[in-house]
Amino acid sequence: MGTRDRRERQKQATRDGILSAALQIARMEGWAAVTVRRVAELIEYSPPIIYEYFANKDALLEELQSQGFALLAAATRAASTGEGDPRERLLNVGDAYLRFAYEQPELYQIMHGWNSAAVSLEKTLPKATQVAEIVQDCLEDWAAVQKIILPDPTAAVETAWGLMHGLVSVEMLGRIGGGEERVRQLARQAMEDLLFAWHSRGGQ
Amino acid sequence: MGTRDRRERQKQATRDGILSAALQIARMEGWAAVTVRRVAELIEYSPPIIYEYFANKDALLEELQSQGFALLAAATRAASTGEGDPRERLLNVGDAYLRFAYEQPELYQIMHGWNSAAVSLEKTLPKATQVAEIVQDCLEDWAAVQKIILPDPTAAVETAWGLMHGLVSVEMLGRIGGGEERVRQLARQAMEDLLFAWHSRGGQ
DNA sequence: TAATATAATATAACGCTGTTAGAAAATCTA
DNA sequence: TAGATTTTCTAACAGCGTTATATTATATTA
Repeated sequence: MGTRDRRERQKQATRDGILSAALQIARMEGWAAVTVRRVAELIEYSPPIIYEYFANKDALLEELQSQGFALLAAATRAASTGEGDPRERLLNVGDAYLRFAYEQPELYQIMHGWNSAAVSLEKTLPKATQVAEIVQDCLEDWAAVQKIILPDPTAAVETAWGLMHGLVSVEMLGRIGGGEERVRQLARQAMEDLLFAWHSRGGQ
Repeated sequence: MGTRDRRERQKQATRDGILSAALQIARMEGWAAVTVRRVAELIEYSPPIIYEYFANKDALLEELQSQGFALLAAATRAASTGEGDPRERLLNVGDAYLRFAYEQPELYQIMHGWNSAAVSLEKTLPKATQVAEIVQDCLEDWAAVQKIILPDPTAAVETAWGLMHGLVSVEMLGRIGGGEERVRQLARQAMEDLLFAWHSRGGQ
C-alpha cells in the first residue's frame, strides 16, 4: 500500500511550502519580517510545526542558502557550456552570476549573510566550490586557446569572484548607482581588463 | 558656573560608553549578542537609559556605521597623502582599505550590513563618498603622470572599490582561504593588472 | 540650611521573538 | 470497532526592543 509513500510526499510538500513561504515573505517585506510565526501563518499551520521539519530557524535559512548556491551553480554551469569561444564563455559566466544576483536578490543576500543568520559554510561550501571550478575550467580553456600559462589560476578565479561579488554588494548597498545594467557593464569591462593583463603576463 | 558644562561632558561620556560597550560586546561575541539590555548592563545602567541617547537600537548601530566610515576615510586619506609616486600611493590606499577591514572586522561588517540592521545611507554616504574622492584623486594623479586619459574615472573608482570589498567579503565569508595576507596580495596584483590595462586603453 | 523645581534614572509592563512540553486530534493498523 | 501511532495544536518560557510611569538624585531658590 502506498500510504507511507503518500505521507512522505505530503511531508516533503509541507517542507517545500515552509521554504517557499519564508522566501515569499522575504521578497515582500525583507528578511527581518521572516519569523517562525509568519511562516507558519502563511502555510496555515501552528508555529511549532516548523520544528518538525527544521531543527530551528537558522537551519531553515541555511537550507535556503544551500538552495541558492545550487541555483547559482546551475546558472553559471549553463553559461559555461553555452556557445562562443572560451573567452566569450568566461565573460558569459560572469554575466550569469550577476543576472542571478539581480533576479533573486533576497536569495543572493541571505547567501551572503545580509540581515539574517550567519552563513553556514558546511552547507554552502560544496556548491560554492562548484561555481569556482566552473570558472576555473573556463579560464584554463581560455588560457589554452591563447597559448599562455596562468601563473596562479586559483588566484585568478578568486580575484574574478571577489570582483563580481564586490560590484554587486557595493551597488546593492546603494554606494554606487546605475543598478543591474551598470554593474554588468562595469563587470564586463573589468573582466576584459583583467584578461588583457593576464594575457600579457602569461604570454612570456 | 560650570555645572551645565560638567553635566554635558558626563552625558557625552555616557554616550561614548554606550557605543564602546556595543562594539566591545560585538568583538567578544558577535553582533547577535549586542542587545539593549547587554549594553546597559555593561555600562551599569538600566536598559531605558539607552533611549536617552539614541532614538532606538538601529540609531545606535547607525552611529557606529558612521564612525566606521569616518575611520576608513581617515585611513585612506593618510595613505593617499603619504610618500611615493602616484602609482604607489594608489596601491597604498587600497592596502590601507584592506588593513582597516582586518583591524576592525566587526566595524567593517556592520558598515556593510552583516548580521545587523540595515545600512543607513543618510549617515554613511557622505563619508563613503569621501573615500571614493580620495581614490579618484590618486587615480587622476597617476593618469596625469602617465600622460594618459581615463575614459571614465568614476567607473574605475567603482571597479576598484568593488574589487577591494569583494575580496574582503569573500574571504571573511570563508569562501577563500589565506586570511588578510592573501587578500592583500590578491588585491595588489589585481590592482596592478587593472592599472596595466587602463594604461594600455588610455594611452591611445 | 530647608523647600522646591528639575533632571536623571529605575521599575514594571507591553507585544513581539524563537522554542519547548504536554495535551488533543487525526489517522492508520489490526 | 478498538488500540496504537502519527500529526498537530495549545499554552507557556525566557529574552527581545520599547515605553509609561514612578522614583531617586541633583541643582536652584527662599
